Amino acid sequence: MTSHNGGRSSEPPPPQAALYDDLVGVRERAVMLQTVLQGSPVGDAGELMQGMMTRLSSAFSRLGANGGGVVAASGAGSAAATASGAGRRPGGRRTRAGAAAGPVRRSSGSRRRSKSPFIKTETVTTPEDGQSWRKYGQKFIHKSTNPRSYYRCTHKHDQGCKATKQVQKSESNPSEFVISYFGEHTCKDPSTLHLEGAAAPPDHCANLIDFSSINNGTAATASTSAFPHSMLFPGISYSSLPAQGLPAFCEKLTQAAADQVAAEEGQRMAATVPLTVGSAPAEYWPAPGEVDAVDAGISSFPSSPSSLGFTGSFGSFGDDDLFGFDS
DNA sequence: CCTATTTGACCCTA
DNA sequence: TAGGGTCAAATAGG
Repeated sequence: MTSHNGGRSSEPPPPQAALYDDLVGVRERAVMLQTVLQGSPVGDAGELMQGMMTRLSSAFSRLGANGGGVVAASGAGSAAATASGAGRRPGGRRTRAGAAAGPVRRSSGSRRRSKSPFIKTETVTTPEDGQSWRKYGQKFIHKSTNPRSYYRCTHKHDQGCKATKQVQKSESNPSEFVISYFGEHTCKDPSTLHLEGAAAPPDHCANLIDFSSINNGTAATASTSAFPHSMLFPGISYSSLPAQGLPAFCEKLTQAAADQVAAEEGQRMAATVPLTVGSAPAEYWPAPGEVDAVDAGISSFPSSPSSLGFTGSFGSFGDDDLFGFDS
């Protein structure tokens, strides 16, 4: 892949970006501290760190475009699990073509990650998370005994998905992995959500509720097995959507989310849940004026029902901006 | 042949 | 300039 970033940016970073960078720094130190505290006899340390991380994630979400995104809770999956290089035998090349005769400089292309928004960091026992990742690099980080592996979404090139993650073995507990997620999945991965009997969702739709099967007179059944816990709202019947219409559905979804937050007793769900509804019959599309009434934070609507649909995501479930949406 | 991984080079940011 | 993130050639394996 050839980069065409046009070199480093000469414009000063906006204040929000600076704030974001500061938060990134805080988060990184918190992660290190979390690692240090692992195995500590101080029982509250873990909870304190968890609280810190959650608040940090919330702050990122509040930053909107710079920090908003989706949090996917970990689950069983089939992602590559070669955080320390296990698996294939070393394959690497000898020398880069042209390196011996002189470095082949690409025209000021940026090789550095273009600051994908931080999503979250979690410590798990397995690097697998059910998503489709492809490893693109591994490095030993300064003073770290374990290498850090870099993964990008498998659909980066075919769908332009910018999601990446970094996996590193815990310093204090080698049986655990510290995973940092950057960028939200914008790809349509069948493992994310599939609808039985439904037409294929739009390419740029990550989590889709497809109404096409409703049009055909068959019930839409959403497989939510791959959904993380934070994205499931008990009591929501997806198959009842046609009877409710979208505004009613959004209200119900909002209420269900509120109930879930209440059930978790103030635990800040640093998650932002992207919601995309596509292919809905025209009669179920809310009029622009209905957006506020729904109050589910739908951030954008299509010009016509035939286009993708409206998209939005639940922002941080904090004190003041409950269910605020960001695009 | 195709896809995934390895790994040194490249290059940006602090 | 050091550290770290990404690229892409080389390679392994299905």
